[in-house]
Amino acid sequence: MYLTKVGLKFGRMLKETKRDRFFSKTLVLIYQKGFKATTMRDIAQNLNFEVANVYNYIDSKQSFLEQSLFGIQQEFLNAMDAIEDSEFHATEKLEHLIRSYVQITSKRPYEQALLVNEWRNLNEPKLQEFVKHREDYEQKLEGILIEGMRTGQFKEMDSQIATQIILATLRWSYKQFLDQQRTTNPLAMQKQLIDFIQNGIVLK
Amino acid sequence: MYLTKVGLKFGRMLKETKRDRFFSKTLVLIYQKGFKATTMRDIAQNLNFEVANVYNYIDSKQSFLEQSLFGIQQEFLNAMDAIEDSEFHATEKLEHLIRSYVQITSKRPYEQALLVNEWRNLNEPKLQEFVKHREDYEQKLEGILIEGMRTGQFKEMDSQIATQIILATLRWSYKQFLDQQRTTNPLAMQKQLIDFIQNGIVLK
DNA sequence: TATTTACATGAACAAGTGTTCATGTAAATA
DNA sequence: TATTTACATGAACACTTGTTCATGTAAATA
Repeated sequence: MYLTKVGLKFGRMLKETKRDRFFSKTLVLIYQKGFKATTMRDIAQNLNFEVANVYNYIDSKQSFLEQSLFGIQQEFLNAMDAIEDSEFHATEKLEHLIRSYVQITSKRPYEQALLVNEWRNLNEPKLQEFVKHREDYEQKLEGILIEGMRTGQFKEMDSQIATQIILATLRWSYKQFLDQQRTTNPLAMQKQLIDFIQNGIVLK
Repeated sequence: MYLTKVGLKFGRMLKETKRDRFFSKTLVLIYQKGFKATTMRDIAQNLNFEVANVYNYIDSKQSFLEQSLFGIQQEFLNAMDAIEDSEFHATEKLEHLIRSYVQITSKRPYEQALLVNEWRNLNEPKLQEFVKHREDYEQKLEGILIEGMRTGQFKEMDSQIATQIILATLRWSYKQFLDQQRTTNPLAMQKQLIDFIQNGIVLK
């Protein structure tokens, strides 16, 4: 059994770091090697213990992937819903969306990397569920763009392509936070992305 | 021995399609399943023959990946060099680069997908070589952006981030050509990407 | 103090992996 | 016609894979 008791005394709560250590170190390892290429033995070695002990933390390799992916995906979905329910104009909605996207990414870059790179390693039926959620998200973004075009805030364009281009630029951003060479300020990153998506690179 | 005789009569040349069939069908399969997840037996089954026969076409699973990746990567590098050697202004250079990028992608979308998704499955020392080439490419693009900023064609921005954002939007484009739902015109795609990168989505 | 909990080990498993080998055949070439 | 070439097979290999089981121990809890 890998489940941690839910009711915890304060003393136990502090010691919970051992569990955290497992998840964070494994997340980094999978990011570096790729999910398929990371073996259970790799994971164990990375934490200086034997393979069998890995199963004291997780049920299976798949379940680790599922937990991580659905966890971070939900975070993005929640942010989207909050924005959708608001009374902002399309321009402001998009701006908020970019901000929340970068915010989440900067806080959990390794999980975001997993989301971008490893989702196809999910097995059915979880894979289908994941894709459905993603399509939900994309559709809502497209809705914002369409609204913006209708109200004359955005130029006329193929809304599907525009959606995908915007997402491509947002999804890339985790790399900036994982690049040890330079520490990127999330706020500066938000500004850059908003300006690029809104106005492009040409000087007027 | 998997090597095909180089000197070919006309009659043989037409039959060369069997070899082509192997490469194109395998490329599609790997795109669909992922490189690591595609076994040699999957490849064989996909072509209705036995595993051992795969080795009449390629030396190893790795060599297939190497051939495919370095082949398409060289295509992009050549296009970049042609543009770099030209006498265009930065704006025109960037425009040409986007056009050539989309052009190559539309012609060979499965190889482009491989380039984007599977390069990390290369083994050393090929991996290092690949990354070096990619960095070359990125640096040349950054050079164009810097030149454009210096000459007042592009706005002042973090050139590294701008480079990565532009590449993120370009790399995404293969999906549009692999999406069976709609047949995308490469010229229309070029136009959309150029407009987005230059001017963003906001109506002025 | 007794017992549950978290963390750990080593051995074994069944299945799957890339690759090799010896061998075969029909068609193209010399 | 003789021979090379392209395409094919089935069995076997050495190794790696995720996972399970029986077992142990030190610390936290009851």
